[in-house]
Amino acid sequence: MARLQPVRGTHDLLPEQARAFRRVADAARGVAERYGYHEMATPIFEFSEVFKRTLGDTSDIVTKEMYTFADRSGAEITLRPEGTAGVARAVISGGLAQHMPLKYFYAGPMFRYERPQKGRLRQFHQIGVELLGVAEPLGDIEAIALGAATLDALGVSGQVTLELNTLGNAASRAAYRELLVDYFEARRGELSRDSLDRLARNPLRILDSKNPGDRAAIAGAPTLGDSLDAESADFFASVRDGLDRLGIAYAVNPRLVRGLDYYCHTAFEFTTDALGAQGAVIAGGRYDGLVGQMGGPETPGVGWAGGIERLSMLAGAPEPPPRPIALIPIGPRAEAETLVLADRLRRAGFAIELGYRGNLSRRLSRADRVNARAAVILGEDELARDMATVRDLDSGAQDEVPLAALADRLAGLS
RNA sequence: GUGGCUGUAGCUCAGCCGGUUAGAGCGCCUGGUUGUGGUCCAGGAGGUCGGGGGUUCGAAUCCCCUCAGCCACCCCA
Repeated sequence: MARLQPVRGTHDLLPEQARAFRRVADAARGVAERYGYHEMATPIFEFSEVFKRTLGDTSDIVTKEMYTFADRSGAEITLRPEGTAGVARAVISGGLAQHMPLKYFYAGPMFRYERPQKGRLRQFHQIGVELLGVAEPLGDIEAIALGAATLDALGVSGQVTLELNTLGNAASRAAYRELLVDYFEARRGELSRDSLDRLARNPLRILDSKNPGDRAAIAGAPTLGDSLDAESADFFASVRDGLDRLGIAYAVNPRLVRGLDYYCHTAFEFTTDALGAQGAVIAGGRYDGLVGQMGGPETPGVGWAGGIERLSMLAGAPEPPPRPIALIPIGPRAEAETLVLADRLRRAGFAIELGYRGNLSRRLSRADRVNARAAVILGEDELARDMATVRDLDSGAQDEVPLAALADRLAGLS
């Protein structure tokens, strides 16, 4: 046990948790398809360049969280830390941009070298959607509505609130960034070490700081809203209007920001306070500059990603698996018959458990443990008459049924 | 990456200021029932006390290192 442990921050998905994950992914996929988003998958590793270019050289993910290695050809490879970069790369390398708008759903593992915590792992799983080629606010509204509908489908809406903000267009952002840097430069002495670092790399992030000392300085900082030009303000108003029409509640949070240059206009997060410090369960925004920055055609985009672990923690226990029927032979001749009968019933759609070994008592006990709905007992006596004993494991009642009628009888069990 | 808490059987935990063969409940296995489960009764298996080193006559218990989990920061899903 000393050495045989999983790599830090990774977990085995045992059946119950696998089921919980599948429920989240299935629910999200189902909702996404009703919105016209179809599943696609990109490789879980890419050339490191793909992530460096999309995430930026200064982002935390690129500077300290990527799982990067050289493969046998010497190529620098990175396990994907998020999903959007791979999709954007696929759009470019596959020439998909000719078929705009593109609407994709994806689900799968992501990798980040972080310090593990509840709801934060080194291998974790995300669902996500990307809408490419739609520059209108309608795209933002649809993406957010899709997120809200996904949370509804999982029954967790009550535990989650939507926070919304705008970063404005490129001109507005650049103007604001300048104001902000001037403001904080004048107050360097009041800022925490972390925030001084952010001032150099990613000044908008300071607004997000939880450091109490920073808060005072932040309180007096210029707000992005004041720097928005008419186009940016109109865009945001349209998004909010759409959400209002859909009855999707939100709180505008002026401190909700994104660090990278290609993000613009809408930024949003569905957050919960039920998961400790890991509050975001779905987060996304508009990234009009991303595909262009990667070397593709200028392509507007909006999307979000949701954490499957986090969502499944909120959603609680998954549906139990379907209850099987236990087939229990008595004696070697019956054993051989049972093999064939099991195969026939399985092909007919029944979930069948075989006891594998032991006497009747032992096999019934095992049937009970796997939560079997009924046991079909095949003894020499019954077989001689082409009959089987069907025992209802809930009521304990049992009777003999002709083999020919067995499937119908089992289908009749609730 | 920084700081704090924790680590005893498959699971949940007890084991006081170091003292002889490390315990409980649940679970698991066997038998009571060579053709009847879930209840009950009896019995049993299972632990290098996360790992390594040190202090000591003696360490699950004290010290150091290390690994892992949890919490906060950071970051985000």
